[in-house]
Amino acid sequence: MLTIEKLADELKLAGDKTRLTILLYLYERECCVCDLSDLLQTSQPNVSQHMRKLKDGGLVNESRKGQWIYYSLNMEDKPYLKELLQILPSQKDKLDQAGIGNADRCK
Amino acid sequence: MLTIEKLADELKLAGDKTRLTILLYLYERECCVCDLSDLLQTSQPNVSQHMRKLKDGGLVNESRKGQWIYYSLNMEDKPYLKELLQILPSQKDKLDQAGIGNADRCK
DNA sequence: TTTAAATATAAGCGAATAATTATATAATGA
DNA sequence: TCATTATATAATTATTCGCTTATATTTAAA
Repeated sequence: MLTIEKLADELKLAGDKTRLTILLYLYERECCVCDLSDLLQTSQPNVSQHMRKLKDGGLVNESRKGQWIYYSLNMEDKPYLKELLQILPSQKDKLDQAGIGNADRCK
Repeated sequence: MLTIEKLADELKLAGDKTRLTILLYLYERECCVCDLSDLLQTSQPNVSQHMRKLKDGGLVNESRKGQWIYYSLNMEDKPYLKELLQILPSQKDKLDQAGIGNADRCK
């Protein structure tokens, strides 16, 4: 069962411009840290630290693929997350334009 | 149109345990400040300052009725808000038990 | 077995935040 | 008019937060 406190914690995670943007990107497709720091034009440690918070809060999953760690949305038991992200403008074009998802992009 | 920044700001407002609880109470019925400070067991200034933030962020409306100022949810253009509050356990019993909404309760 | 690339972690700093305490404002009623 | 009630505002404090810089860890490639 979802408590007020738990939902408040999750909303606090989503209630930051950088993290909400990350979640919106992940809503399109999984991304590695360097994808996100490119897209957000911010430093790698900044992204890494946001990802740790999102992971600790259960909002994302991670999976290592070689040197890269790919993050994806964890919408399990979080139906509201999809509702929120659907409201916002799609970032698909931006991801395509940056070539996110192309093999060998970060090499 | 809703921007990422605007939604992040609204989620930040909802991402606090005290304020999310207030929103959940208001989802049942409108409340005055003294109702809320009773329910939350916190000080009147604490509630007042949270209400100002919620009002500034456009999440609640206020209407004066004599000495009292009643706050209500503003769900206009915020479909996600109802979705979020529906997830949480209803506070109806607690409001009934405290007599919130009864005439003359605060006199 | 070095070197390089991707990511994580740690330390530090300034800004934002939630709550408390004290005081001011506004409306009601005697 | 004066006291009371409801609410708002201001000042203060302790904590949290987001970001930067520097360094460590891990994996792959030369």
